[in-house]
Amino acid sequence: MSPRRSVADALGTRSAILGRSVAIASAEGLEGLTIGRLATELGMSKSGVLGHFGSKEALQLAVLDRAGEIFRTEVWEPVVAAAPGLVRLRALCEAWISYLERGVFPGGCFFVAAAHEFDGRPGPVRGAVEARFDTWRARLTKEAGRAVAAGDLPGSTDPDQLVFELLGLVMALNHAIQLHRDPRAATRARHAVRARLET
Amino acid sequence: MSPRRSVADALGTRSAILGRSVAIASAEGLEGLTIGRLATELGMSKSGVLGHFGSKEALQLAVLDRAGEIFRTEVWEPVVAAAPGLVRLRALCEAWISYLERGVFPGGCFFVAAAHEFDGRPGPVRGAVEARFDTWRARLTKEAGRAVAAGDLPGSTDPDQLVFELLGLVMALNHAIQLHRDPRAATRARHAVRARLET
DNA sequence: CCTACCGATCGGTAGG
DNA sequence: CCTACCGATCGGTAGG
Repeated sequence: MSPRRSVADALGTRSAILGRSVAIASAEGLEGLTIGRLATELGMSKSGVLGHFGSKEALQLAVLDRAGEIFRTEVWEPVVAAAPGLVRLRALCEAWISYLERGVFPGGCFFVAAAHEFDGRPGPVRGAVEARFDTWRARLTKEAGRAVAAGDLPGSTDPDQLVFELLGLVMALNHAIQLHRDPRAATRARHAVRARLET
Repeated sequence: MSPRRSVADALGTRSAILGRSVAIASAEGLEGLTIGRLATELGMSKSGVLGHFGSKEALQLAVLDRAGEIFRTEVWEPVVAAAPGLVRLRALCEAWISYLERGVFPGGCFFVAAAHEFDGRPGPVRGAVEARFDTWRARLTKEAGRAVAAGDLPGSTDPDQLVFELLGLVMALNHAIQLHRDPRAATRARHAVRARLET
């Protein structure tokens, strides 16, 4: 029972801070996430919270990383076993829709929300959000390209165009769930994805 | 030169406040719009600003109304002359895309941004945003239904499904412009709309 | 429309 | 990890 906290304790505290932060930021945004509120909800002092990150911006970047791990676990990992190309592209879309339908983040897609919050504010947070979208789009585009090369999608298909349209469908789904609480939206999204990806 | 401000003066001041408010809120959100900043930029006192609306929430609702007038002028009015049905639906989509391409609001679509900012915060502002989307979708759905009835779209077309997909394309465009500054996005959106609305 | 003010909260720091 | 504190800013009010 040393009065000093161990490295493991410190990592546990840091992880607990990030867990609460993701929940708060999902519902109220990365700016609505305040040090004081975090400290109160975690039973800590403000300086105790801030000491793990150094600044609010560094906390926001760490929260984006944590949210990215969750996205990877929920949407990417379940799909790596699927065959590259059209099969995997369809599986990715289904995992993506399911992630929104199940409400993995209570405020909807964490990154779509962050993109809207920060697209007009230059800085590291905006850059990190944009980089995550670039990475995600590149993964989808790669699978679309493989599907075209394999003859599973028409040879005239532009992978970038296709991914643009798929992203739109998912954004429409996110919007319908979060603003309108429309229970038919997931069915609509699946229907549209199926139509767009049929051979 | 009466020391008392006339009703016309007061309305002019109110209009000036709303003009600045729309510009600020478009870039930084309806919460980023603060009374103090507004007062500084307009060379007024905070209480002078607040006196026109009574509360920040009432100001936010008035700003949504003003933004709605701009949307109507830019997207709806240019199109009322078009023939009802498929012709008008296509014209609406083109006006909608053009509104984003021209950057009518510097922060992209005012209502998509407001939807993301308020979808997790119950209250009158959230309600006003949702009502605006309901109205806009109803207009699009009506034209889609007319197009189906006239035989200009396949009889199997579900107008609600179609409008869901069109909204997604516009949201993907908004996202590509605001986050990625992608100059090809408007072309992609037009291409997808054309493909979806061809007979 | 103004000045002057309220309590609350913000991110962050000093010092331990 | 804490207490105690900083200057700035928030929405809003009193009183004129």
